[in-house]
Amino acid sequence: MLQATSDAQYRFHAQGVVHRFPSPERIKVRAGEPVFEEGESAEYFYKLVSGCVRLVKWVASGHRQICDFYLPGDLLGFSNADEHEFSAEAIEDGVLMRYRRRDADRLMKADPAFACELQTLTAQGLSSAYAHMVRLCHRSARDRLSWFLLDMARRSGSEWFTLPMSRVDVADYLGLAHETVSRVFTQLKKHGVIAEPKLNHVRIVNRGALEDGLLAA
Amino acid sequence: MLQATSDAQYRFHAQGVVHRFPSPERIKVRAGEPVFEEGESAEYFYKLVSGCVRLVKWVASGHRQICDFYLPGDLLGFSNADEHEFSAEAIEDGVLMRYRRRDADRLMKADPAFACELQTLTAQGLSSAYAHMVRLCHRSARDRLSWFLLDMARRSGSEWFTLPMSRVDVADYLGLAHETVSRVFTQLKKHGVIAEPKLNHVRIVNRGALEDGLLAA
DNA sequence: CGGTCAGTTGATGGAGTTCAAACATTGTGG
DNA sequence: CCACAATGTTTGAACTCCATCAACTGACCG
Repeated sequence: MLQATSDAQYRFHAQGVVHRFPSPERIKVRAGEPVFEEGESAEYFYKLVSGCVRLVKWVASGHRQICDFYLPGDLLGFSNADEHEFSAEAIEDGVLMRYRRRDADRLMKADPAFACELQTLTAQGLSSAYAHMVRLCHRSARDRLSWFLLDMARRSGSEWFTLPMSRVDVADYLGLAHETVSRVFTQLKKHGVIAEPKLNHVRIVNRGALEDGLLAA
Repeated sequence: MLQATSDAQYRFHAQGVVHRFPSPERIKVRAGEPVFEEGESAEYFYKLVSGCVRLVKWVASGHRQICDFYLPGDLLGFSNADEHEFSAEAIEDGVLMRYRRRDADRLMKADPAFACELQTLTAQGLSSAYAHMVRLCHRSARDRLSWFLLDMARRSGSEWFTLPMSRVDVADYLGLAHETVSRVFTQLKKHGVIAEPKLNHVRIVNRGALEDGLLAA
């Protein structure tokens, strides 16, 4: 079965879809290296096995927008355009499985059910993207970070989790300055909303406080 | 052929797709009335014949986010979820064709090529949504309005066009206060970038000035 | 021990929100 | 036809949140 594992991008799990493809390759990436880059031919798509990857768009004036983070199990780079419109960069060392786009095309034509599932998945990604759009508008820095922490907890399936990405990455994802992210972190810790005994090792202490003002997220 | 007519949402034209469906119904809506509402069963989808429709999400604290505007020819309400996740409201009196979702499902299963096209369309919508996300972050009020005006010109196919929506609608679309939108409008008129002889009748005078700083949109 | 890089904290300024009031436009009913 | 209300637009003034600039800390590494 196809399965969406996050509300921030289209993804699916290995079972049921990806394993049907012939001859996937196992790829290693080092932290900071690109998986694919904007403008590159979209010949391949990938499933993340381990590590963490960010989906990046550079904007004029040198600003960087991170459109999504991928965790193990997530699918990335599946595009219908000929070229990738975003870059994907490894945040930590990681491993990916690499599949050929045209194998998916063939399967879609041969197997309508598969095509339907892929369509469903992409449509879910679309409404998730809208959801993130809504979140970035008219929400305070604290609300944005609250949502982010709750989402990371949900994705990792625990109130304890490790953030693989830096404060700067979080900032570029939420549309904030990294100083602001840092400030909100300290504020949340001071108020006993979260704990961070070791850097980037986060525990949600007062979930209710994070959920305040997020009714419509 | 399926065809995307805007970069802000997935759409397609009548020729080639929608006309294949059996027995569409012709629906009239009055200004301000909903076409469908959040939470409603997504039994139908629609093609706008005349008028203008906004796609709306309400957020806590009473704020409203407009995710997209639809113009004649655009498709709306095509969702893979069982329920609509957004509301669609008529801005002006208008006419829509209404189609049954399950007819599309049947066609997708029967005709893989159609499924592929629909998938392509949705994937385009996804990257457009990401693009809008990027636009809403780290861009000044003036840049956002500039982009909006250029997009409206592109969609209407002319440097002269009528805005069917109010300043408030534009503000909720761009993530700004309506006063700010109003201020930027006057600023653009003062500087001779646009002309607005009658309210909401806009002419782009200095396209270059609008395009400045939009390199990465 | 210097050097680099990520994170924190402080001070300052500015773009945009918010509150408020005037103005314009449209529609309604007497 | 006018008076009046309702709605949308413009403009002003004060404030606020966040970006920016800058300095400092701590960790890691040669």
